[in-house]
Amino acid sequence: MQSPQVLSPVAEYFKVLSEVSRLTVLSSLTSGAKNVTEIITITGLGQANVSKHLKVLLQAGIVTRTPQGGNVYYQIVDPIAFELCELVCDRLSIRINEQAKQIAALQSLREQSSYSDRV
Amino acid sequence: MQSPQVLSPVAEYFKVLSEVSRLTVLSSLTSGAKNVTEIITITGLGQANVSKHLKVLLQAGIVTRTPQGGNVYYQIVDPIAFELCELVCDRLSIRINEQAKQIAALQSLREQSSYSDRV
DNA sequence: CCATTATATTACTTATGCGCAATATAGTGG
DNA sequence: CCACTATATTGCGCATAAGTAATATAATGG
Repeated sequence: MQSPQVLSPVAEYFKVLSEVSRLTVLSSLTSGAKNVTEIITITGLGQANVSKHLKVLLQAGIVTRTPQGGNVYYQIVDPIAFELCELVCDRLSIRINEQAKQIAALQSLREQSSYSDRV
Repeated sequence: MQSPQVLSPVAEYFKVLSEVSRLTVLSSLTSGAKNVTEIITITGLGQANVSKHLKVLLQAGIVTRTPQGGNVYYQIVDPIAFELCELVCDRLSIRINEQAKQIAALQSLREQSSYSDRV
């Protein structure tokens, strides 16, 4: 078994990616570097909120911070974050499809039985 | 940008993996199926606590639950969870190595300057 | 059926973190 | 230097979740 010393930073990294707003901020950066005002506009989140999330992403080493004049540009630097999201997305969509199939199968069963009930 | 509707389940999945105790429970299952008592012994966590974490992992579709007599066995069923952990582990170890190099570089610089100070 | 062991659930305390409002700080143009 | 815009920080209320003790439920052996 892995020791908590090893698992703790892993858990921390996942925690960074476990908030919808933070993923939204991250998602707004997929098309390239943006300054804070742009991020606020795109995401519709509050200014202080966005600033906080960017700080967390920065400290996790997922984005870089580049002041340019009065603006500050943020950019995704850690591609693993997106690989992770895509992996999870794929897995979740597969699971949702399987659940949909199962529901469909159940419903066809129910229709069959009600049909036999009628006959 | 991805909509919150898409990002929400992704964030939820990451949240499941964002707790050290839960990762510890998961890690105790890498060597194969275990019952709750075994998991408690291996991890050293409290009984109610382990039970809760297993429920979360079960609902996330990461483990399966198999009652056998009076015992209940849990087993990892979603390999993606470990791929994710390994990805993060790799990335984190790389980053830690880089930081170690930077610190070493800084220290050698400092030693150089103090050397030149002395001369 | 009862005692015992295994597992799950509940109630509670506590800690963590989000979101917001207010405030502080930095940079720019006039 | 001042007003203005952009960004960061702080303090607070609120929700969520972890851990624990106590209790409930399930299965087994006697």
